[in-house]
Amino acid sequence: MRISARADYAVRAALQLAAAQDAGPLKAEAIAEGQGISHKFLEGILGDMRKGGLVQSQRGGNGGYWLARPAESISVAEVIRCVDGPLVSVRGERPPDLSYTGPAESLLTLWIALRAGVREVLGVSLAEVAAAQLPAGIVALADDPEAWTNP
Amino acid sequence: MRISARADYAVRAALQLAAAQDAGPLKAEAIAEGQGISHKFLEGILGDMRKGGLVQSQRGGNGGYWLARPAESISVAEVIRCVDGPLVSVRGERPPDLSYTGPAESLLTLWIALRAGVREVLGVSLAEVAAAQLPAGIVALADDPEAWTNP
DNA sequence: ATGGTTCCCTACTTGTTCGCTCGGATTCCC
DNA sequence: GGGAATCCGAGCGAACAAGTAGGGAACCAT
Repeated sequence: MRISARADYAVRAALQLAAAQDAGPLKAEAIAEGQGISHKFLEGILGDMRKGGLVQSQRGGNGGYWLARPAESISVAEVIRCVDGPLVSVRGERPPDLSYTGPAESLLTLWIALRAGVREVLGVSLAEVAAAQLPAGIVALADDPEAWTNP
Repeated sequence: MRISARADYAVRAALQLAAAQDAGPLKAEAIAEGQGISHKFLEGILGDMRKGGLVQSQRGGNGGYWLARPAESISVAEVIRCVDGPLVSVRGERPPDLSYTGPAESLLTLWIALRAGVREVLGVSLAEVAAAQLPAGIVALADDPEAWTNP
């Protein structure tokens, strides 16, 4: 259950774009510098986001990237899906495509619940994260001091 | 965010052991057949579980594997951690080791919340899954019909 | 129209992980 | 001792991850 570098970078770039969404386009170089990401690597990620319809771009002198939709309507989950495929998969397949037998029968339900939980958390919008105003449900999860400790 | 084959297989094997926990040791071959897993591959996984203290084993004629502790006290999360390392990591590091700046500042809180959510779901015990009696909170998550659809 | 700027695309590298197989050594009980 | 099981390590092909490199194509200002 790991978040890849691509996904992490993509979300951070999207947050930068969300913060600057009314200030004109942002250059890849500027985003890369602002977040400490390799510029060329980021370019590839932004390309995926463009193909996925999340951002738009313009070349030339004062070109750059901007969000295709308002930051309030784009979720973190969407960004991750765009660059990394399905949010959660088991053995490379999406949960509903699996089937278990014997004592493992309700394992499928557990994977589904896991995915639903993940979706709930990552359903927050870019605007909410960028403005540091996470919904109460998320804050409640992160408020438990135990959540910050490694087992 | 993918569950590896190792993790999936490990949990399924653990469930088989949970279901047979008072019926003496179970051979790797029997587990493999019961769940449709490659026998030799499973052996490696069971070896990890033994090193992690989750199962015990005995060689020879009527040897096999059994759970080291009652199935009620072993969580699915423990099994996964045992064979796959940390439950959720970002770019190979555990969330508390990260730091973000600018508009991405509260992304860390989001990752922490994500991990907390995952822990909550995967905190169920082997006994509960094997007996198909998941806690109400999990069932509630999986009850939403939308949780079963791919986006 | 020309130049500088920026995105766009393809290919390549390098290292690691995944999923799995094979062969043999060791230990156990009868 | 002998059969049956676990144990252990080596290896392997394919895929993936993270990043690098270089050039082509569009855009704008002058």
